[in-house]
Amino acid sequence: GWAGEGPGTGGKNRRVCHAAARLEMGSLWEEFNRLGTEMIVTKAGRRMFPTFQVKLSGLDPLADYVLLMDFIPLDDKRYRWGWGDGGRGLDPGVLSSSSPRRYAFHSSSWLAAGRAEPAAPGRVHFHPDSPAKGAQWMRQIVSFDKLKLTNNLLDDNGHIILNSMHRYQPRFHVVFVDPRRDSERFAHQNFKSFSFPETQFMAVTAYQNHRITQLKIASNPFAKGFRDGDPEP
Amino acid sequence: GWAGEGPGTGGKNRRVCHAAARLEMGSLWEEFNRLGTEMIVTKAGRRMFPTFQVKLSGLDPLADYVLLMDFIPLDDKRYRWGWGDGGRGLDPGVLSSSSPRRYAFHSSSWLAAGRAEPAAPGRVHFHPDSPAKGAQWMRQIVSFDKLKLTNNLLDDNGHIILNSMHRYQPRFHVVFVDPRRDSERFAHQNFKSFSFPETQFMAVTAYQNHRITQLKIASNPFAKGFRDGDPEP
DNA sequence: CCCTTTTCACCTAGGTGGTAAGAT
DNA sequence: ATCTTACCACCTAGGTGAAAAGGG
Repeated sequence: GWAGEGPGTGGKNRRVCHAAARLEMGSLWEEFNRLGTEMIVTKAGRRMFPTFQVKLSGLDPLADYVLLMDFIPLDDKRYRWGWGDGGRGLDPGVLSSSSPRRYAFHSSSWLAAGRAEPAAPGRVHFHPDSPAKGAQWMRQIVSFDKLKLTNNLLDDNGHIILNSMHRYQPRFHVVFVDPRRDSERFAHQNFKSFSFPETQFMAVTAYQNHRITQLKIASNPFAKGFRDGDPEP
Repeated sequence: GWAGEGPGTGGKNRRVCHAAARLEMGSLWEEFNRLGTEMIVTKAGRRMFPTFQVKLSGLDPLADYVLLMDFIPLDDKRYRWGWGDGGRGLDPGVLSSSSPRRYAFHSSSWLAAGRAEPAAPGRVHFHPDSPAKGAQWMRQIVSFDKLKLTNNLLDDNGHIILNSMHRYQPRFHVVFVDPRRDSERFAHQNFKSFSFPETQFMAVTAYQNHRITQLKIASNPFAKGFRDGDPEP
């Protein structure tokens, strides 16, 4: 899908107001999202799969930009995976805002289980090529494959800290590097944010939905060792 | 060793005139140089070993710099490896400008064998983190481990093109990114070059001096598979 | 004969989910 | 019971020199 822009586009600097971002691997993201995407978090840090990748356009080729990501809680709940008492629990269809399809034949599903833990330190991840010219960013797909997720509140590797069993929405930000002296005063005008609902996920320390596990194994090259059936090139 | 600066430091921009570069792994470079360093060139491109790495100082922390390398022919000769007629040939001691030690007990040595081939296209290799602030470059060792050498005159991968059986001197350049409009007119003032004699080498398609081969195997982690004796941690 | 190219086994380096043990 | 951790086999990806084959 194309750019879901943040609210309040008014008053933006002309260097960012035309910026657009297309999510790459959209169909794969949607396939995961239909099942209820889960992302592993570990103490050492784990990459996301699918990797968050965007194709940019509308930047000033000669201007400098910083690209970064952050993750915001989707609600104030803690979840658990299990059997509901007579179907009272939320099912993956409910968690997927882009598809109302139900999976009633699943025996298990995600259930709200109390209020969220205190929010983890709100870190951001700068794309390591930042800063760079607009031309450079638009030349090819921008991939956040160095981004890692951790559940270690004391992490000192600069990874994104999330609470397991909580839901998150990745956000992507394009920041124009303003050369003006008092650029701080224009900071609110110099960035543009993008949010793709199909990339929301549940942070977990181990996969709960076996369909998610199977889709990860089927689509992540690094998990090829767990495929059993004949491959389809 | 410390920075061997290029000639003509006069009239340099103040953003580069105090720049200094210390070659890392100096003792390893010298060990190779004493034997007559050889670097493999292949069609696909081969990394250098040792890797060219420097520690920078004296940059303006807030100014932008581009770091790059090029390779200049050390003479106008073509060489071959073999037996001289009564010791007329050059030996590794002659090739090593930093050490006059002779290796008369070697049965083979490098011999001049005619004039150099037409010079290959004079490419440069930009450090992939360029441009970046002085503070960023000085924070840690700058490593040119993405640089690859090729003997393919038609190479279109952006690798450094060299003639096999010719001698080269790597050069390292620090370029201040001048924000002035007519910065081209100051280009000659905005860079500073460094040349470390112990990094000179002979380009080859296959190692000639067996002592070089053994030193590569002993010191390059990727060649560990060819070590035979018990390791010494 | 000398040099170059290709292929290969053997490494480094690091990303997978499975599994069993550990923690609460 | 439920969630977390540590370790593992098995991958991807790519950097080594050896050896054999190829070319002038």
